[in-house]
Formats: sequence, structure tokens, C-alpha cells
Amino acid sequence: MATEAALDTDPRTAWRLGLNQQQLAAATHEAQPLMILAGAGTGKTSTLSCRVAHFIETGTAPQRILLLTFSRRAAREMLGRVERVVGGGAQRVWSGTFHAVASRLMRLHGRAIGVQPDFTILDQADMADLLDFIRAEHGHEQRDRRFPRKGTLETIYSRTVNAQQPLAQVVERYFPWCTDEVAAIASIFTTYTNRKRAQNVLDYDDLLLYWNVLAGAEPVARQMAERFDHVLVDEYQDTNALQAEILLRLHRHVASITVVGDDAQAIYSFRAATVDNILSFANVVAHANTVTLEQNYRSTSPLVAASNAVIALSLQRHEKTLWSARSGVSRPALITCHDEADQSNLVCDSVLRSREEGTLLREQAILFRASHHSALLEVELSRRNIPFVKYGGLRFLEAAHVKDVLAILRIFENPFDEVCWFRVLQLFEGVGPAAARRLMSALGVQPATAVSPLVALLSLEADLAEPALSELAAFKELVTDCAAAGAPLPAAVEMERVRRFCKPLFERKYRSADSRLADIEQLEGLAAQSPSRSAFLSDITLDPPGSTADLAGPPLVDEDYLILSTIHSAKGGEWDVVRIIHAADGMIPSDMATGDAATVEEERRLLYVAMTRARDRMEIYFPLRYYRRPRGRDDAHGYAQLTRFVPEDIRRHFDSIAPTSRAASEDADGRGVRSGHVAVDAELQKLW
DNA sequence: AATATCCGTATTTTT
DNA sequence: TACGGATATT
Repeated sequence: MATEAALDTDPRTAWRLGLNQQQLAAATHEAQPLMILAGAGTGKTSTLSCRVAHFIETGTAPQRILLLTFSRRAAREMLGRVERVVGGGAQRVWSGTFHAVASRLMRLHGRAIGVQPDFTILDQADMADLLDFIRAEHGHEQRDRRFPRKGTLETIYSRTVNAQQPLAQVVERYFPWCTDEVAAIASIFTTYTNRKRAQNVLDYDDLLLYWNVLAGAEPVARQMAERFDHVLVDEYQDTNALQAEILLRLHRHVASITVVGDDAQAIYSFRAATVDNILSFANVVAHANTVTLEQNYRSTSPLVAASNAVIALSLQRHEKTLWSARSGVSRPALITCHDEADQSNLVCDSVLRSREEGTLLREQAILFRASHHSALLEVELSRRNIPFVKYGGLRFLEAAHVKDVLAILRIFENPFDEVCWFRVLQLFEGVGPAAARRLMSALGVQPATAVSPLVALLSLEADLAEPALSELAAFKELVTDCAAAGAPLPAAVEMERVRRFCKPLFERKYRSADSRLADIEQLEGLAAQSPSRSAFLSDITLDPPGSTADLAGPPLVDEDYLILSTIHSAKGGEWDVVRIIHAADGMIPSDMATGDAATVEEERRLLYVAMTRARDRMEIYFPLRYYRRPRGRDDAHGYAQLTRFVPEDIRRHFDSIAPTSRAASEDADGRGVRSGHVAVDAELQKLW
């Protein structure tokens, strides 16, 4: 590396400093199909960023580069790096997730394939709701026959579309208990599809589906693809069949495609992602070259050794073996805890110890399989005044009151959106599903009439009883203010009016209306950052707040806080110290995922992903006892075992730390004593 | 047909 | 814990 840097006197290519030979080869590889097989911590992000920078420096306009990433966060980070290399302009690179890019392209080119550019987007929950609406129409509500519920229907639908497999095959393979109902399901899906089209809405899957059509329909395909010279895809191991097809179609019209990924880190098969994409890339794409990155710069060698040992037990073969030149003495620790409370305490102790030793809280992460696994720990962290930010599993958009508010905005944006009307109308007292349906047909929502349902609403004489009648009057007023106004209001202003309209309704409907209304104020803050209502609605569905920090806004910039994250959301991240909690069988692998061998293998990779996030220190915790009833006073509990992915014969890569002493455990149980001291101390502190 | 009440219960992971 | 589902009530 040093020699290359010395030879390189052109200051514009100074960025090459620090790239090893393979990385440099990948970054500056000619404009040919390229696959970069990048093991964990091998500098994938720098390499990809440098490849983008390389294209820009060799004359490609930034806006002619398409960078597809797994999340908006990843795109931002990468473009930040590109910018540091090439200076300004990097922000003009087309970047984002497949879905976000599809949405942008569809607004530009959709008309050519029959998509109105002002469509609104259905998220997963909306998809389920619309399917449920149709399910009821098709008469599947009766209880005598069990029929897949809305969530199941949505899962079947998405898998069918994303895997590009026939429905019957998908049902037989993944939902065998629904095999008898395939015809009925197909009929629901047909209606669903027609309905979406009539309402000018696209669901998540449509974004990919229509992009794929767009990419295959000449002449517009050429027009669309000719925007780009180079297409780069990050995390290629987590793309699905549909995404691969889109990429291959783009390939026909662009100068180069580059994919980066690691089959050992594939963790999204539940979303129909398939490692086949990356494994077969070289066979499917003519003249494709491969560069493999195996030197891990992130972790110390004992940590790499342990991760290697875990993934080596995989039934599948991964052709790389990572190595690290970073020496380190400490092996990862396997820490057995008495129970969950003990685990929380030990984690907090360890976090504070690391901080005392100089590691910032934000350089420490706690990772877990499922979002709720951190619940008890969060309580303990708050009790000890340790600030934290949680990534992943944020159900903000799924909260009923948030959906209510967004549904109103979406009606303004797209007055034919059935799901939103159905939801909004039921906000009125005494209006349930049946009355909502009646009102919707009076308004001409579906089948669509020539006159906008919003206009129809203003002259609607509804046969409702009193409380609902004045509520409806208030709603008409809101519509006049917002949707019928001459010039569109800023999204935040509109949100604020919607909130005032909702206040009395929420106070009647929800127990804790105050905190819910506070959430809506947060939403106003988000809306203020968007240029328009339409942009706001798209942004929030395609890039929902991924962490508690994203929601609270950016005021905590220079404050220090611990990172909590689901393993899925930790993808791409790295921290000095990583602690994995609930590493017990039943958690990793999750009980829900022990069905077949393939899903168990994915759980193994999940643990591997978690382990490879650590730079210097890794601790794996698992509680011996799980109480059946977390709040119960009884002692009903079951015993857990360490995850099967760390069997006896690879334990030599770890330091095993035996259960803590009895005293420590009682301390954990006897909270009262401890918190008493803490409380007294806190009081005294105020006096000093 | 809508709403109140009570019930267990169950939750992976995310665009 | 909140939520969805089933039952009872208006």
C-alpha cells in the first residue's frame, strides 16, 4: 500500500491511500460487470465508495451513477465518503433503496406504462388492510372455515411477487395449510391488483414490479436506463429475484454494473431474498469478473477466529476465510447469567466499565435477535441513567393514531385511496365497518366516480346521529382548509391542522391521548423537513424513522449514548465493543425459525453478522432461566441453553465466564435494596 | 350493526 | 404491554 501511494503523485487520486491491492483493483476495475465478494469488515464500504469516486474522477457526471443500497442510512454514509474524496457533487448521485429509486423513476417515467405519476404508496400494513377489506367482500369472514388472515395473505402475496414464483408453488412450499384455498386466494389477489390500479396506489412490491416492467418495455426502458452509466448494488446477497431481474435489464443499457456482497451475511430470506443472486452472478452475467476481499481490518484476530469458527459450521460452503492483522489478546467472552435481570445488570456494569476505560458509549452496541429482547435492559439502563438510542423494530408507523393521521393526509393526496377512507370514516363515533362502507359508496370512492370524493364529501348529507354529525362537519372544515385550498399548504402546517381535528377524537378513542398527540407533534417535525405533502408521504413510507434518534430529531449530536439494535438493523455497522444478549437457543435461533434447515442456517448467519460487528471486544450473554410470567410473583421458569451455534468444540475460541455468584444474583433480584441506595444518593446529589 | 368487555397471548427480523 | 379475537350487550 505504502509503495503504491508513493508512486502515485496525482493528488486527485490520493484516496487510493489506504486501499489494499484487491480493494484498489475492485475500485478501479474497468467498466465491466464486476462482483466484489467482500467478507465482513474487509472494507466493502470504502471500496464501493472509491469505485463511485473513481467513476466521477474519470469523467462520469455524478447524476449518471446509480447507487442502490439497503437503507437510506447506508446511502448517506457512502456518499459522505465519496464527497470527501471528490469534493462536491457526490450528493447528485442517484442513491437509495430499490424501492425509493423505483418510486422516483416511476414518477418520472411511469406514464409510459400507465402509472399516474401522483400515485400514493401502500406500506405493508396498508397492503394487509386492503387485502382484508377485499377478503371480507369475498365472504371469507364466516368462521366455519379457517381462511388465511390478512397478515398471512400479505406475506403470501409479497413472497409470490418478490420471488417471481407461481402462487400455487409458494403456498405449497411455505403455507401448506392453505393449499385448499389457492383458488380463493388467487381471486382475492386479482381483485387486489385491479383495485390498486383503479385507486392509483402502488404497494411496496408494485414499486419493484413496475420498475421491472419499465426496464423491459422499449422504448421507455432505454430512456429510463440511459440516465445512468454505472449501476452499483450494495448488499447484493440480500436482494430477491425481482431485484436481480431489474438489475439485469438495466445492464443492457448501461456501461457497467457492480455488485457487492457476502453470502455468509445473507439474512433476509424472509423477505424472499436469495443468495442465488450473488452465487450465480458470474454465470448469469457475461464477462463478469470477481474480486474477493478477505483481509478483515475491523476486528482483532481472536474475534475473527471466533466468527470464522461459528460460520465454518454452516452446512453451506463459503469460499472465503477471513484473516486479520490486528493483534489482540482478548478472546470473545461467553457470559452465563442467572436470568434476564442478571443479564441486564451485568451488561450495564460492563458498559460502565468500558466507558471508564475510555470507550465512548456510542462506540458500544448491544445487539439482539428480536426488538423486544431489549425491553428489560432498557428499563435498567434508564434506571442507571445510561442514555441509549435504539435502532430497528420501531413500530412508530404502525401505531393506530399515527396511521389515523397519515390516512387523512393520504386522502388529501389521493382521494380514491380506499384503505384510508375506510380507516378515517371509522374515527367518527358510531361508524363501524358497515357504515364506513355505505359512506364510501355514497362518496364514490370505489368504484371511482368522475367527481373527487373529497368534493362529494362537502355536499354529503350523512344519516348519522349527533356526535358523529358534528365530527363530520369538523372534518368537512378540515378538508376545505387543506385539500380544497387554492395553494397547497406546507406539510407541517397541514399536519398541525389535522392534529387539532384529531384531538377530540383521540381523547374519546384512546386512553393516553396526550402521549399520542405528542407523537403527532413529532410527526409534524418530520413533515417540516419535507418540501411537500407528497414528498413527506413518500419519504415516511419508503424511509421510516429507523431509530428513536431519528424521531427525536438531531439535537443529540454531541451527546454520548449507547447503541441498542436488532441484528438486522446492525447490518453494516461496527463498534469497539459489541455485546450480544439473549444468545440462547429459542432466541438465536428464534423458535419461530427452527422449521427447516435453511432457516436455521440463516439464524446462524445472523449470529455471525452480529459477531463481526465488533472491533476490539465482544461479549455474548445468555440467561440460564427464563421466567414464564415476567411480572408474576411465582417462580415458574424454564431453563435455557446456550445457542446451538456455539457448540462445545469451538468454545476454545471463547472465554467462558461461569454463572455469577449467588450474592450477585440475589442482588439482582433484591432490587429494593439497591434502588434505595440509588435513590438516597440521587437525593444527596442534589444538595451538593 | 356498533360497541363494551373480557380473554389470553404472542410477537422474529424490514423495504 | 397493547393488541386482536370472541362474546355479550345496546
